[in-house]
Amino acid sequence: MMNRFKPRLAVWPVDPVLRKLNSLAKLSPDEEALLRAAAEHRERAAPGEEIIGEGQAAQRPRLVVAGWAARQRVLPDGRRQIFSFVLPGDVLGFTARPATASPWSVTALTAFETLDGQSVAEAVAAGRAPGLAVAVAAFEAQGAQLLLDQMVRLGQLTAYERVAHFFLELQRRLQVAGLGDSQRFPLPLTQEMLADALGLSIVHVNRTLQQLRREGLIELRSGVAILLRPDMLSSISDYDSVGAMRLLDASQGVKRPA
Amino acid sequence: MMNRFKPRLAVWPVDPVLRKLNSLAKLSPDEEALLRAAAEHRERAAPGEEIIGEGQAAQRPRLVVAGWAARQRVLPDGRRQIFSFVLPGDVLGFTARPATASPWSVTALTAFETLDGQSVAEAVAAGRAPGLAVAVAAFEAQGAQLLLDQMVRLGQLTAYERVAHFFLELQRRLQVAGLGDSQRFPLPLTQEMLADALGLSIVHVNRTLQQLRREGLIELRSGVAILLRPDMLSSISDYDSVGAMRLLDASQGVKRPA
DNA sequence: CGTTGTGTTGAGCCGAATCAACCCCGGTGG
DNA sequence: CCACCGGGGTTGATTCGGCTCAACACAACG
Repeated sequence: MMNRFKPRLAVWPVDPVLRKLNSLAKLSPDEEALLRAAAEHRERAAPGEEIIGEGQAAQRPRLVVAGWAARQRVLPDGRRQIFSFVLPGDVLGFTARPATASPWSVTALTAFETLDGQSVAEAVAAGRAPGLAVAVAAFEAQGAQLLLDQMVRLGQLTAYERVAHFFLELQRRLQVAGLGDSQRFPLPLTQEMLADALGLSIVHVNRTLQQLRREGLIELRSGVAILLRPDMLSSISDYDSVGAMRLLDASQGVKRPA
Repeated sequence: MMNRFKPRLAVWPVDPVLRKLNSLAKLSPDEEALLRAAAEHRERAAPGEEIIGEGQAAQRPRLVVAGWAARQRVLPDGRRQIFSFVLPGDVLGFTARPATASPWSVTALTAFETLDGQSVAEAVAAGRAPGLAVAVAAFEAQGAQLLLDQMVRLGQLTAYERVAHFFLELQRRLQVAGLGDSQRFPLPLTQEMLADALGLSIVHVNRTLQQLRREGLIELRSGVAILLRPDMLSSISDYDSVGAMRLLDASQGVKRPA
């Protein structure tokens, strides 16, 4: 509400990260400044570029400021499972152990942009940024929850329910990062990517989306998704009853009353 | 090799934990003694009993010494997804943050027995048990890998592949804990539990098992599974090519050369 | 003994995959 | 300017993996 109408200074690039982390724990002015300072070293990746390889040791920590990426695994015969999407506002490589091998590869799906998070990670490790430490820990916990939700989608939900559930999750995650509102959000995914995430064929994703549109529940136009009836989607997929929803809403709870 | 032939004193109850953790990092005699000392306070749970509730705060740390449990989530309409199985040798509740809510419930599937891990956890936290600290961390990493494998099973593998892949995983996990050998292992699961874990109907699990038996790949008798052709199962499910296999084998690698 | 839980089997159906076109659109280059 | 792509989306026809429903066998147990 406050600054959506005034993208004045071309907006700070760190904005999504700032919003996201602030929704997880109150950050001090110092901590916010620390994040803003990170805006120095940018790094870009092109669509299809592998940002972190599977089995590779932990990378330098990063703050995602623009673009989407996928955490995924590709089978020898070409099938691929996308475990989760990396969105603006997310952080990468902040979990301590530097020696551990990544259990998945992270691949850019669109033009992708990150900031160096080294200084931030050091401040957190040194105990100089307690708010950030809490936020990062909460972020990790939320990520774990989202993975379990994804598992429930794959194992128990029908195609129709899966898409509904997934769209609600995206809407909420993106809104927290300051992208999109309670109904509308950017969706730069092809149907193939959706298929690989939801464990469905491209054709069937297409037909399921059509059904949702036909029924007036969603609208898709040029990279933007609109949830016309979030309530319906929610009841279709039982979204509010289980899983990471609680965390995402708790996040908003922290943010809103301010 | 050393003590398998001499289950002399009715075997230490901590044995599975000892083996499992030792496979992840070399434990010092002190550390092993610490684990053995934990054998004091036992705790039992009956089948169906909920050991940790979803959303509940972290529990007292425990060492699992006997029985199976499931990490799961139940949907409002009764569908349930089992994320993973808790086996003897596993540890529960060792991850630091005491305030975090559990993202799943843990429910005993069989008679289930744990030891109090409080003293162990404290020693680890205080830095007095570096070997254990490494082992526990590795255990967590492996658990995360197993979750991703499960996700790939649900999202990409056929029923036939899922069962083959899953059986191989169980065989390896149990062997590390000293239960079963390279072909044979205890399998106290009903077909319903298998179905809920693998995202299949009971009937179809039944038929898939029959197919595997008919083809001479497995044998199931009174709570014991026998993998007659592990090699075939492996090629069916592409098991060795991806995922937690590497970790499980690495584990055995650490243990064997000793 | 009935009862209950687990496994097994058959029949039929349906959700989703596959195969195969075809359209549209934004390049790109002649 | 147009012809030619290639990627993404859409559609129909068909197949098939897996589900549902329903019955039955069997063992464990009170």
